[in-house]
Amino acid sequence: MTGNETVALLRRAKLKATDVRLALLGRLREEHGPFTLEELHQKIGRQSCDLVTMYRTLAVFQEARLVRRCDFGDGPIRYEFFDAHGAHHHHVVCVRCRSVTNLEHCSLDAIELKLRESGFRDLTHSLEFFGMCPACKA
Amino acid sequence: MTGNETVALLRRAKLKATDVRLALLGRLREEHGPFTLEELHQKIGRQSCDLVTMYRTLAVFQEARLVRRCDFGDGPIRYEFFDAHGAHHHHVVCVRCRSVTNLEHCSLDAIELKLRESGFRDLTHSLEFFGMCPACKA
DNA sequence: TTAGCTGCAAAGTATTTGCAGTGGT
DNA sequence: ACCACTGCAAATACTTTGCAGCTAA
Repeated sequence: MTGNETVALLRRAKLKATDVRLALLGRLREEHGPFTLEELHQKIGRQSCDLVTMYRTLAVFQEARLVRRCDFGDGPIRYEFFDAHGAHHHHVVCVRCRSVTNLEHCSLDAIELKLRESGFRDLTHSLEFFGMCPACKA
Repeated sequence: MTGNETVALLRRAKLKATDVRLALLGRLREEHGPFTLEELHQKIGRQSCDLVTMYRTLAVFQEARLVRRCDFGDGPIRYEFFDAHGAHHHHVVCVRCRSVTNLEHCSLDAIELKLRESGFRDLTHSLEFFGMCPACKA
């Protein structure tokens, strides 16, 4: 059952399985995103929790590596569910309609390996493509 | 003369060569950055222009492709001079001391080419690496 | 029971907008 | 002289902090 799996994910991260967290993480697991905090707040029902709780919860989720943070540089930060066992991917963002296309196969590990050899540690990276999507260009 | 070259850059972009713009673009050409808007404001002298003018000027510069925008996701946007004839590069940002290491040879053109074949146009990308630099790890 | 979670109010930081006046070309 | 540019004031957008009360484990 999806609900129980969501509870398990939270437990594993040593987080309490509250209504807010179950609703939020459940929604993120169902719909891929990435979504802004505002969009997520709407999706789980504005009355179901305070905006401040959203900020705090998403910060905690990110810390626990349950979500990944995406910054498209257009204002609000976006979040998407982070599957620990899946390969991560990057996005192509249409600058006109803001549609997001996922881009599988990230091959930047080679660069990170080189940086590691130079003494850098705990490396992560952020890569986003911006442009006009086929529909908008037409 | 560097000053005249800066004027020429502005003229070529069909922008008026005002004191503010000469000071700002001149500074960006001298020191690589990237710098936050606040840092740039300090560098050219706080009294030499209003913060609002900084925002507007940098937006115009970006539009004219005189500067490149860098978003490290830590609050303020940063800017660096964009040399139209030079290859662009990416950054490695230390999450502790915020030092920035430049990373030459960007090899993402291949990905952009594939996207172009899928109908995307006017592609740009943003790639930043985050981690602990050798000095901070010690 | 208690440490973690939440709501509400308030503050903080980054950025944008409106409008009137100034200055390059 | 004209239109781009600038300053000042105010507004907006996003996010964080403080504190008191609540709740899952």
